[in-house]
Amino acid sequence: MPELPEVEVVRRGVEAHVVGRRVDDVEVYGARVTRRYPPGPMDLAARMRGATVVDARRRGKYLWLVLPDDLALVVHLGMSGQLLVERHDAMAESHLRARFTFADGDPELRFVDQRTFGGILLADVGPDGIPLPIAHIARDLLDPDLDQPAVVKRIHERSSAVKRVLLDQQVVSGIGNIYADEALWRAGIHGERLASALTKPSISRLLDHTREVMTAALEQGGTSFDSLYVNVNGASGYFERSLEVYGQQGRPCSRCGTLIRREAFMNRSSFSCPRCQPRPRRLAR
DNA sequence: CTTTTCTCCTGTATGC
DNA sequence: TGCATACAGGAGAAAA
Repeated sequence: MPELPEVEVVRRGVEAHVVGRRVDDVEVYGARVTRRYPPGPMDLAARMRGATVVDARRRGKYLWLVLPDDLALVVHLGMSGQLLVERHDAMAESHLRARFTFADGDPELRFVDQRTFGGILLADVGPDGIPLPIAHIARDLLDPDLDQPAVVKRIHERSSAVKRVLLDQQVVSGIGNIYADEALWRAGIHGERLASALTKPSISRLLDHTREVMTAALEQGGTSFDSLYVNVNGASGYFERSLEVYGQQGRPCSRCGTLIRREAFMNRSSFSCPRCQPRPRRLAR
């Protein structure tokens, strides 16, 4: 599942293969992929024709292509979205949702999404450089302008499970289920501990661990695109072998040997070490 | 206002 | 073998 490191790998691929090129046409397949863009696919295509891609940017799990006139094509990969750079005559994927062709010919850019939890939309960019529809998304842990003490304070003020807060993109963005579990294991904190019951230094260390695990994943995922394929399989690809807890139930913890457990949380799964990350006595949900 | 639950989607794995 | 069910989970709407 694409979280910050995977989306950053995609952004770099788009930056390398698409920035500086002029859009020739856009074809959208099905209505769902543009559901967050009420004017619809015809309008989106019309506004993009002839526009030169100026930049490829990212915040959290969102990425966007900067277009002239303070316009941006915002892309979210959702659960299963991919941006692929391919020859025009390459066979259409069964879940091809949008195709962007360029005035200089091959390659083209495709948005492919099996479950269509992801989507694309056009939006104006605000004075801060962020597309208006995602202005509510908080800075992520790789953002040099992130005010970490302020984030620590916000987390400390929340009366909810700390993992739930980590996953809240309006507090700090880019963290999904995989890296939340990995970071909590590194920090030795059970995700159901009450955020407000943690000390501020321990919350700050947890954020440091999160940043470190994402950086490590990015370094491994960053090697996997070199041709025309913009990889979004970081979670199931190179970094998978480095996962300490996510999906590792029944295997020994690399620190203490206790078997990793799997628990239900927020209608999902959480993975942790029973010894390194003891459950709190009073549950925070 | 804050916090939690529900919903969207489809390929894959599992159970009877 | 076949059918039903569970599961993966990001994000926003809706509910509490």
